[in-house]
Amino acid sequence: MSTKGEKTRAEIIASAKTLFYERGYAGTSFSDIVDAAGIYRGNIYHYFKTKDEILQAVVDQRLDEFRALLAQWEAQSSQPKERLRLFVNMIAGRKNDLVRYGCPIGTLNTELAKEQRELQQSSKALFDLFCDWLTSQFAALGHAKEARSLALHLLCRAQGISVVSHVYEDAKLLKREVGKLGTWLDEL
Amino acid sequence: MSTKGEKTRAEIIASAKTLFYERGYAGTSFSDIVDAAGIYRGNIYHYFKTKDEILQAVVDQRLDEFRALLAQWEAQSSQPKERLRLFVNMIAGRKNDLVRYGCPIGTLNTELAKEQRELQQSSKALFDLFCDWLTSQFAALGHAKEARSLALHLLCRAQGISVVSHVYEDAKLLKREVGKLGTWLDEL
DNA sequence: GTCTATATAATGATAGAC
DNA sequence: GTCTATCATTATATAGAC
Repeated sequence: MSTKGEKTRAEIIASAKTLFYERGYAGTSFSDIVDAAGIYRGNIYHYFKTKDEILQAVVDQRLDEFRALLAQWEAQSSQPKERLRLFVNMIAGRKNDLVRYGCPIGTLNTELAKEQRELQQSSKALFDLFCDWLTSQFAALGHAKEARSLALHLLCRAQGISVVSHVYEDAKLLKREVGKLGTWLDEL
Repeated sequence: MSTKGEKTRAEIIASAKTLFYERGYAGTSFSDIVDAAGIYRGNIYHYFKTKDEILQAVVDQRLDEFRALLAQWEAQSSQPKERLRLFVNMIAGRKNDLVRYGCPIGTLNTELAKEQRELQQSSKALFDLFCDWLTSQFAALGHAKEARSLALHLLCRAQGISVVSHVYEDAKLLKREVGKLGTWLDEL
């Protein structure tokens, strides 16, 4: 667990994270990862026994990043509606990546849910993270009873925007739909 | 182009269609297809030179099926709002497959849009088919100016429902969200 | 912890006898 | 149009020298 080893490990995870997002999990090979990480072929097995283990490490890192983001939103405002707006605004803020590669959470889960339900279990945690947080915000807004239902509705809307604007590579469509989502939030 | 050859070809397409849907395009190999079709390994190349050609044939067949479905809806009602309701009802009607494998159009496009934009061009036609038809219905409903925007909004909503209920394998969520979509249509 | 060589299985794809 | 054998390539994965 020297400094050098930790750095190599971090580079593998960083490369895999990007590649899984840009090419998909099945579309990314060990060769792709070691090439991107700038390490030697067999070396990757010193850190990860299987491709699944790499995925787990990538998911864990994304979980950490998103937890930090949620903490930042909570620090930014104590108003639940304001916080929900930060979630909606994030979609527009990330429009370039969303339009090019889709939602990193949605596309990963969509791929893994097809025929690898065991593998998908870990990536589903990314959905749960946002779902739980959104549920808390809707509850704080006074919709305790239907908080989870509203959170899932918002996730559906966000995912739908990501899918269609990704398919059509259409940032204008994304912004228009995010606007409608903001209106829905206002009128709640 | 004998009867037997046509039958073999049809079996390849049918097997590939199911496998691409259930396992994804990258997740399906030639071996999988020939095994499912019950033909011999090399034989598939008599009908299709590449995997891409098989995908094209699968997409063409889906296009034919969906065109027939749209024609059926048009025959079923002359009221645009009734027709739009048939679209929304289709989601609930196909909930078992949607919850297990996602939307056959959305998941295919999501996968191919990642790093194979050329390949995705053909599968995008499936989206266009529905988008154009929905646009016509919204126009006939008196929303000529924003017909396309409404059609894309409906597609976003439908895709979002498919993604999230697929990820959570949750048919109840799907039905609840389809209900909300029906309300949106009513209040239009 | 790094690097080279290699094993083994699966991939997409072909050639040619029948 | 059917079937067998096989190719070249790539994949995941390992062993072992350094």
